[in-house]
Amino acid sequence: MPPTSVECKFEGMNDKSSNISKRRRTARAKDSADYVAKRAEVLGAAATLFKQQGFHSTRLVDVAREAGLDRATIYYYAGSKEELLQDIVGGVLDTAIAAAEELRANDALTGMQRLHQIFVILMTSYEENYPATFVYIQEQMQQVGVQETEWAQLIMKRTRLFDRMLIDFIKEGIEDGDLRSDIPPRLHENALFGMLNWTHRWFVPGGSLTGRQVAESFWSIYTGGALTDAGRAKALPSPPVLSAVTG
Amino acid sequence: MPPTSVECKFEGMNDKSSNISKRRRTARAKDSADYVAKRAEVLGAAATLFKQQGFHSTRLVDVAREAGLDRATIYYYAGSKEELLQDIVGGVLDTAIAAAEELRANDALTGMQRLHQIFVILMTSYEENYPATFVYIQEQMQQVGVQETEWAQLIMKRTRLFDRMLIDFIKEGIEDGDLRSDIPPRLHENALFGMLNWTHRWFVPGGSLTGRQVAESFWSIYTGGALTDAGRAKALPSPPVLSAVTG
DNA sequence: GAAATCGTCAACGCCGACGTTGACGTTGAT
DNA sequence: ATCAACGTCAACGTCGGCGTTGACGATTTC
Repeated sequence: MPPTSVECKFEGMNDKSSNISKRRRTARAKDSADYVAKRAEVLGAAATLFKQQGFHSTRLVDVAREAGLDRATIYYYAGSKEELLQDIVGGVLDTAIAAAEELRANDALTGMQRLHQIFVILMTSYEENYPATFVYIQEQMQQVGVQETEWAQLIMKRTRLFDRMLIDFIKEGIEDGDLRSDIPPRLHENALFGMLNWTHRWFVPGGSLTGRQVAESFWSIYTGGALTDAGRAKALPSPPVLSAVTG
Repeated sequence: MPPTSVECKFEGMNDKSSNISKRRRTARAKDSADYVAKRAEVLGAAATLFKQQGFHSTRLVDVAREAGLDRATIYYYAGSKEELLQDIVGGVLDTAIAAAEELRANDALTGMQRLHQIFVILMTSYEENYPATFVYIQEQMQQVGVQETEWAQLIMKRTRLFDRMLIDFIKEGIEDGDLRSDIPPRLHENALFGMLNWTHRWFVPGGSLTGRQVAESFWSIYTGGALTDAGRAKALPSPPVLSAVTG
């Protein structure tokens, strides 16, 4: 209420409706197919631009143009720029966590199988939910700046939870004797998921490679290495790099 | 000049000095040790915050507080927020390119050796120039948003140049029979340098690992894989993932 | 010891972006 | 035909951050 609205002129006399927030809420309440569809369009436009230009650099007027609307109309579908972001990346984490939890609960799987599964699932989900997930990765939710808000706190907490599950898979792999123990779990994680997350800088769905192909290629590099047999024969016996550090 | 300055009242009568730009320029001209030192402090403060919060989320008033100055004083050392960014990340790329060019010029080296060298050099340089280089990585210079400016264009061009050199090293490795040819050069690059660049999200100098240790660990994973001999024995003979794609 | 210069900062103007208002056609139900 | 709800948008108020001004001690210079 910019002009402070004088608190009310004659009590309840000024419920002339209007007020975009109310109209949005009522529209959202009876979620008609049209409304949800159009809302999804707006979210899609926002996601595309957030991905291209970053959240802070993106102006709502750009989102409006991308969606073929006036900027004011955006507010019929979303309450604020922040809400757009939250709705875009919301659920992304939850899906990932749910997948990891399912894998963890499956007793038939080894740590390596769980790790492989979650790796491929993540990459294909990046592809399917493009560009939403990449916005999540790009916008460093765990960092200061967006932070402060209760929502950001939750995201950070969930991120740490997911992180811990990945580390556990890796530790299993090490304990099973499958993964090298001369490399700390954190480094395993950051190597493997670094490759994966960096895809937000170059991967475009519909290109020459599918998400699954990328994931399997990376996995095969991570597990078996990028060298050929000939290349491996040439290489010196790699020295124990981390002799001084035992994770 | 916000009040358009009336173009000049009585021609040259109003050179009462003042004008922070002029004072900055003269100060910079005679670069005293004090001035450069203090300027470096300001740049350092800015770099720290840009790294923590991102360029757009960082307010100059925060930079001022971090440097123990008033916001206005910033302008005695830098002309704008953009200039801070440019001075922070400027040279980062040039250093990397110079290193790569030197390696390329050295005829005694194989593609693999060049790749290994540049990989380690980059990581140690990330560490030494912390947090400047990480700001460069974080701020997606090649993307729209910061773009438009001539400076951004140059950065993009130089980035592509560097990129091409890396790809060439990798192609050499493949042609020499050292690197697997069933994986396209782009994927080799994105896997290896994805691991590397992702360090901007977690690596902190002075922690339990040096940059060199991280680099060598990642290199050993990239080349030899993360599996133990036992783990490798267990694994099925990995199917040719990219049978349909020959780069 | 006067004058210029240095580093600093309170205060200001300005602009761009956000979120809101209030009203305008349009559509569908009665 | 009427009326309400719907989707839309021109226009506005507000706020926050950037860049500038002009002046004030402190330090150097002559």
